[in-house]
Amino acid sequence: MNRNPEAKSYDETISEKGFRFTEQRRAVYDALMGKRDHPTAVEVFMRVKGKVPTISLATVYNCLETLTDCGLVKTVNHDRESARYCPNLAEHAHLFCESCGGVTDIPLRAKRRAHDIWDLPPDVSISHHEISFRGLCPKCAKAAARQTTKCK
Amino acid sequence: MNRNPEAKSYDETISEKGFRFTEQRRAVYDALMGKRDHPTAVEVFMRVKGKVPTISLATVYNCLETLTDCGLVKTVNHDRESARYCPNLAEHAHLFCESCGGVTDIPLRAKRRAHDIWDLPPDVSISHHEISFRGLCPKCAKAAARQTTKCK
DNA sequence: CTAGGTGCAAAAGGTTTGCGGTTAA
DNA sequence: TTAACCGCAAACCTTTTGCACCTAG
Repeated sequence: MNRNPEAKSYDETISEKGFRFTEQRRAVYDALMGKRDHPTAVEVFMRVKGKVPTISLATVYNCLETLTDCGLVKTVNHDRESARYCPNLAEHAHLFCESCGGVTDIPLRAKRRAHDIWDLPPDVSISHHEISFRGLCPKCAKAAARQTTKCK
Repeated sequence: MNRNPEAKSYDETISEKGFRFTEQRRAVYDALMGKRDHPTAVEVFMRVKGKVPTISLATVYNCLETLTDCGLVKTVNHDRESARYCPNLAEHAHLFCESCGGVTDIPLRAKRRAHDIWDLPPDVSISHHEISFRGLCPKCAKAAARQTTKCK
């Protein structure tokens, strides 16, 4: 009964699922864990190339898919933009900043269950819900506040 | 002060925004309003071809974009699938059915505001939130219930 | 040894764009 | 009359795939 999903390590998970340990796979995972800013596949590719110069974009995509299948990584889609990848396995939502375009994790300590929050039709069966926010990330919100203060 | 967003008609909106009335635009809009099942651009294309046989897919895309810019239609994205289009302007979420793949509108009569529902960090500014559900649509939920009953 | 993984290049799939001709206003 | 719009085809961008070679187990 492991309550913390991140407690299960990369090594454990990869072994358990019968995948191999490769330099590329590990480098892709490390790139995500190192800077948790929801990079696209191309951004991961650029970061990993520093460590594994021979890696190809296709391999980055393959590794990301494997990691996602393992449950070590989650895919974040926003509108029709490139997919982004997120190693945060705790329950959370994403805030898409309207100012800087960045993606911020919002821990979702829901105070209530879905059916308490909304009047859901009785004849649907909800297995899971996803929330995403638009607005200003902490940095941009602060900048905006400063701006407003100055103008007044 | 118009409380019901759908009260503002196609004609009104198109005029107001300075767009032209074209057969294609109207047919695309009618196709969405006629069967509100969140079709993809290609599905809209196929439906509209019955009425306007000369229409092209590019025009369907252009019309959908115009209608979206007008605020007459909303784009619904799910994972990396084709975009779907929805003329329901009332506040609602989407239920993506894990059984039939269909998309159902879920009226969202929220009982509370975002900050009451979740413990949001104090330093973010939320302008709007989107909720999507996975589960079984009414039809499939009913079928599943029947199945379960039978087995027991 | 061998199934799984990698790198490359080509294909796929969805959407957008450029352009010459057409049409609503 | 003319700017907006249409239809077509080509371009675009992200992601997937086929295949020959490589390597972890």
